Parts: sequence; C-alpha cells; structure tokens
Amino acid sequence: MISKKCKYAIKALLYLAEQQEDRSVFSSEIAEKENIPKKFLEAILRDLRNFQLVQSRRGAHGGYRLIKKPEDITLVELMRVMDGPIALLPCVSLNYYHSCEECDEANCTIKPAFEAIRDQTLAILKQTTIASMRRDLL
Amino acid sequence: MISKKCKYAIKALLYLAEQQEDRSVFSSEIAEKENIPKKFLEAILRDLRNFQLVQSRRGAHGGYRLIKKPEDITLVELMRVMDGPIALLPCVSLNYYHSCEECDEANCTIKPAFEAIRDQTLAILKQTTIASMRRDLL
DNA sequence: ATATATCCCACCAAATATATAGGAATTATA
DNA sequence: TATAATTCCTATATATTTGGTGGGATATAT
Repeated sequence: MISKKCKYAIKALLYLAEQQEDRSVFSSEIAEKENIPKKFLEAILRDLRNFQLVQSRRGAHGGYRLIKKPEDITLVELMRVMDGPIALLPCVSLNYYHSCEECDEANCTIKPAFEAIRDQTLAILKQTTIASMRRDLL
Repeated sequence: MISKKCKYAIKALLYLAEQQEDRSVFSSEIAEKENIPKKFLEAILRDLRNFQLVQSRRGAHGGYRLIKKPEDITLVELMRVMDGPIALLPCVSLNYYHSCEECDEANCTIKPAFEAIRDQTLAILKQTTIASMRRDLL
C-alpha cells in the first residue's frame, strides 16, 4: 500500500497538471476539490516544492504550479520521496539500502529473488507518470 | 517493504523446506539458526499453522514440519497472510478491498493505473515460491 | 494598512510493528 | 507416575509510523 500522503501528493500533482498553463492554484482549492485535509496538504506541497516538483508563491495571488513536466514525473520517483524504498527488503534497495542485521548478507538465500522482484517492480512503476494518469486525457 | 514478520516466516519455511522428509524441527532451532527472536517466531509459526502451511506437534520430540509442498507456497500467498494487501490502494485490492472514502471511486482517475500495477505485481509474486528460493538448490 | 497565502515548528492520537513474560497444555520417556 | 521438553495462549510493553492539527511568522498584492 502507498500512504495517504503519497496518494494525496499524486492527486495534488494531477490537479495541477490539469490546469491551464501558468495558472497558480491555492492549496485550499486543491484541498477542497480533492477532499484532502488542508493542513496536511500544505505539508505535502512543501515537500513537493523541496523536491523541485512544484513552485510556490506566497501572499495574495500566490499558490502552486508544476515546474516539472507531467510526463517526467514518474510514480516511482513520487513513491520514493513520499514513502521511501520500493524494494521489499532493506538489503536490496537501490536508494535506501541498509543491511538486514539479523542475516549474513553474502549467503542470504532470499536476496536474489527479491532483487529480481525489485527490478520488475521498478520497470512497472517507471511507466506510470502524472501525464499517463490525467483524467481529462483518458 | 515486507514486515520482519513476513521475512521471518519466509526464512522459517525455507528452513523447514530444506530438512529431510518427515523431520520435525523445534522453533528454538529455527530461531537460533536463522537469528529470529524466539518468542516472536513462535507466534509466527502458530500463524503458519493456522494457515495450513505447517503442522505442529507438542511435547518432547515435537516441533514443526511443512504440510504444503514448497513449490506450492507462493510469495504472494505469504505476503497476503502476513502483511495484508498487495495492491497499492485499498480500492484496487482483490483480497482486502475497501473504498477510499475521500474519493469518488467511479470517477477515480488514478484507479486504472493502480489496477494495472496490481496485476503486473501479482504476476511477479506468483512466480516466486519457497521452492524457488531454496538455497541448497540455487 | 490589510487581507490573504504560504511557511515553519511543535505537538498529538491512533494504529502498527516488533517484540517479551508467564504460564497452561501436551507429549515422550525414565 | 514424575519429569523434562515442547508447543500454545493471553496479556503486556515499547518504539515507530501514520495521519493529522494548532498557532503564528513571513511574504505579497492591492
């Protein structure tokens, strides 16, 4: 399962992707339209800004807009920054590796299987982008 | 990520699969060899027994043994009983479906993408079995 | 100035993950 | 039949993660 945080992030990005070019959107508008708790969404948008996916502007007429092309925002990237590793075991994670502690990694019997699963999972998740999920283009 | 519970379950089943036919193994032996907390492992083995994967016997000369063929124990089955849904969203889960509450499911824009991901993920996880992970057969 | 938005920090409750403790029930065997 | 060894069961403990909320500082347009 992805976290609600990640799901909200996807929905927020989709909402931004569906706007006219150069239109900024308030977090309150996204929160209302997508049914996302306002304060929680603010924190998520801040994250998305820190990860260089959206741009923000304060004050009256402020808001958020995409700064990365929807077709370049992959689900795998989003899941990694919001939820962490894609891999099913810490010891086979490409971006969040750490040892399993309780097992002898060199002789770990389940590692090869989980590496294969990781690679196949990554292939799937890289295909899905914000652009590919746009409701108005389905 | 899978939980430690699920990882321990996989390792315990693998250990059992590697024994001579009809040899029962104590939980204490598995715990020691696989570096799994003893009491935690007991609870996991009880679960595995309830799910009809292993058979247990009490008292002296008791222990556990597999009652399902290693090639018939798939990772997908194990992950489901230990950790719950495979799907990334509750609304696309085949075995643990529940609605997302905050969204209008009929018009949900991200659902189709996550259904596709679910199907591809299931295909991968069904291929991996306890038999396919046996260290002595690699 | 004022209204409006984002930004930031601290906190919080509930759920989940990861166990541990203590002892009851069962079984083989001396 | 006493004993030792093992599983079985319930309750409890602790840490981490998840999913938020509150208050107010900061920036911006008018």
